[in-house]
Amino acid sequence: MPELPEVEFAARALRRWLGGRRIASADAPESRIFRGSDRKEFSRVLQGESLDWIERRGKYLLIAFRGGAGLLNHLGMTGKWVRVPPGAPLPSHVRARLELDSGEVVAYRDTRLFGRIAVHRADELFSLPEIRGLGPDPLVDGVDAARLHERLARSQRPVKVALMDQALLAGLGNIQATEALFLAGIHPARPASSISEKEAKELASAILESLQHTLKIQGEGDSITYVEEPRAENPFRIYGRAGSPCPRCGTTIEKIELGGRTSAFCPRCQPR
DNA sequence: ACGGATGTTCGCGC
DNA sequence: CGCGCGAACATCCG
Repeated sequence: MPELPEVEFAARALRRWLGGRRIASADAPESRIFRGSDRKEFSRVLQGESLDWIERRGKYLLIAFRGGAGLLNHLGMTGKWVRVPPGAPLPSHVRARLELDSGEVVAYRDTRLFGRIAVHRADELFSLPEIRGLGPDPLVDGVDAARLHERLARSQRPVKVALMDQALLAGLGNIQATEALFLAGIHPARPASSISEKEAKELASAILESLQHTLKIQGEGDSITYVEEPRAENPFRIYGRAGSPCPRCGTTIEKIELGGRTSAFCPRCQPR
């Protein structure tokens, strides 16, 4: 699920859920999400801990505890933090859980196991190669149009593939890149190097607009608390809407595959 | 019923 | 080095 907006919501939810609470116990079954780390260490260092701070950089969560331990967490494709009331049954595919002094359980679910949790020292989280390798975070650093243009100019890849490069800009995935290109009126298959300075400027605004739009529509309610949510309808403008009319001009939305991912675009609003 | 697609990332080979 | 592809995995849809 998670691109920048979902990860931002996970950060906010975890701040609320863990803030001012003590972790009575932590545990996790053996699973791939601890690759490069140790699930037993996870349980050991979190026992009795309380939250110090949580930050998001791109699609990564950095979680620091007062005792000095830290977690680096990536939600992969299907990772999600959920809160389970005291006594309520745990959902399926829980890969790590924190039992709070209140009896609530804060759990990390991840059906496809593409996510990751790694234990580090809190004071080294920002120095990890995963974080140092990220480009600017649109919400934290803003999107500098000139810098974006310069980076795009160096790449022969389709502009949509370049936008999903986390070293170029941190946090965009298939949905946000698709939506931003639509808003900017740029065809996703255009070579990144063909984007003009003016287009880069429009793209920079479109990226922020798309992220903020998504944050706004997904921000209502406490939907991250675990409940069986009814399948919501597609809230995006053109992502996943191939075959439907363009919301702006009515032309039928098309799709193409770029970098192994499906991209929807309006052939009229986003000409080659 | 089964093949194909799914919001991500990494590593390999050219 | 830049780029493309397949793999890691489970579920859902047509």
